[in-house]
Amino acid sequence: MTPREDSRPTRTEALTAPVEDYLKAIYAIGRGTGAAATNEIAQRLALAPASVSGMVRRLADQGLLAYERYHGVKLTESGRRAALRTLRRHRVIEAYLAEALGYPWDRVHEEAERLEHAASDELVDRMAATIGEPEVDPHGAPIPTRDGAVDETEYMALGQLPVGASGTVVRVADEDPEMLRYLAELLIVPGKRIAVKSRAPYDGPITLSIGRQELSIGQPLAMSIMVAPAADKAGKRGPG
Amino acid sequence: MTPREDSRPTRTEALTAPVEDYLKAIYAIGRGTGAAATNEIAQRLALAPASVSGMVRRLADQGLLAYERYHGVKLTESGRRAALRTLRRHRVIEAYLAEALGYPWDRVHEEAERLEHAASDELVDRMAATIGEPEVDPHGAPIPTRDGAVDETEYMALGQLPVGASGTVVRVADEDPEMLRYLAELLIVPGKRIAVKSRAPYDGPITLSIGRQELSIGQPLAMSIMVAPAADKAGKRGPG
DNA sequence: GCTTAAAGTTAGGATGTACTAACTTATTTG
DNA sequence: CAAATAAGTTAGTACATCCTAACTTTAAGC
Repeated sequence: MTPREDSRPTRTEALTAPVEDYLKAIYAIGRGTGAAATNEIAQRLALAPASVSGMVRRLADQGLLAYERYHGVKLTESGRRAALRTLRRHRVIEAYLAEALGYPWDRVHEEAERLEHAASDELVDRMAATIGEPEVDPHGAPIPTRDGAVDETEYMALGQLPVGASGTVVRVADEDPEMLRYLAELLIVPGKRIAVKSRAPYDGPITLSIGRQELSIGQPLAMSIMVAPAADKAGKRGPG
Repeated sequence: MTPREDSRPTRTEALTAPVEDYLKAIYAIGRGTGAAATNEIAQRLALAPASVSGMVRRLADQGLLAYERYHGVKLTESGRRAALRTLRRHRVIEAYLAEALGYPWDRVHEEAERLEHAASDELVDRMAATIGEPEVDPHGAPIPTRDGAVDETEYMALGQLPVGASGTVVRVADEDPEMLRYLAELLIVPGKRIAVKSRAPYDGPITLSIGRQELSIGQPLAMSIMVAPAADKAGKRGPG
């Protein structure tokens, strides 16, 4: 082992790609505050739980997370900062690929998954500046600032919106290219106003209105679409 | 040169970053044809020779290079292709960083060293297209095409140019940021016309004229500057 | 509160890449 | 051509990350 005798707050000595992936996963599971279970981490990273046990101990030794055997894991302040640094890289890169290089939104995620571990902070900052300091990535996920501040508002899934309610799409799940292509086809993208017209029972299809169109989607897909519910009730609809 | 004999992907399982670095180094040493010695590879990659022996055997097993114990190493066709793929990535990325993101030319190399292992071919192609399919990187190094064709012309070092001769700077060494900043200050950049006015003996300073200016530089620096000699009065090069 | 299922851990091993130390082969030179 | 030197290799080790199999702890249901 190479214990860190130095008590200084970890002089950012470039984490490895797997470590950054663990931290991102733990952050995503606990959204900054909660704890993450070994099995959840394993599932999210497609690893065996035993591998997670081992890695989690090493990360705890490095001060990146608090760990008690059999009781899951929680990011320390330093781990949280590292996670947000990676998240910022990922999302700025996604936004840049889409904006500056014409990448289709269903493929930015995969490319960013690799680049986020290789790009320097300077590169990421230049990318962000070049496209006008975006606040969200192409799927609507908020981009942490350089100082590690990030909007952690929890939105409601479209699948949870009651019949008659309406809202604005703020974010969609970013990992499944096929799904993203389908959503784009339906014009379900961040910023769009959506109203729930009806729901079939037993998690059946949900009928929506978007602009002047009506369409219906399944419950699983509806759970991948996050919306900001409108304050008023249904009935109002603006142009577009 | 190097006609594509086979355009099928032959999708080799994505090489690791160290493997790509070995192939690049071996290519650079042998410039495609020659053989590379274990110690040279080790020095270039800042590794112990023993580590190179081990890796080189594995690369030979993978068919990336031809290896005979105690007699150095040579890229196979497949290894050469892989090396040029990495080189293309590296140089396109350098050109893109400089052109599209305003990176200063002394820092593109380091950033590209990491990104070259993470960027997909598609990303690299998009970058190249966006900046107009450049043929050289910011230091003048030729960019291999998608099919693995590359200009392998060997130029002469400015330090070898006889007094009275002149030429055009085609390329400078790309690894040392401080040196690059100094060269930029002196306006010694690709495309510039330079004439050798005089040389002090014992590898002493070389006096040059660039445009209307005269200046002198040391022999080591002059060896890092590659020039295309002008066809005029140039005599024959000396021995060596 | 006991039994069992779920969750989590340890043990032991594989792979890729690096190291140092000790040895072998190749090359140079007197 | 033999001794000295340079170059290269093997042996043994380390470390990060992953795995499977077997074990332990916690949580859940009666």
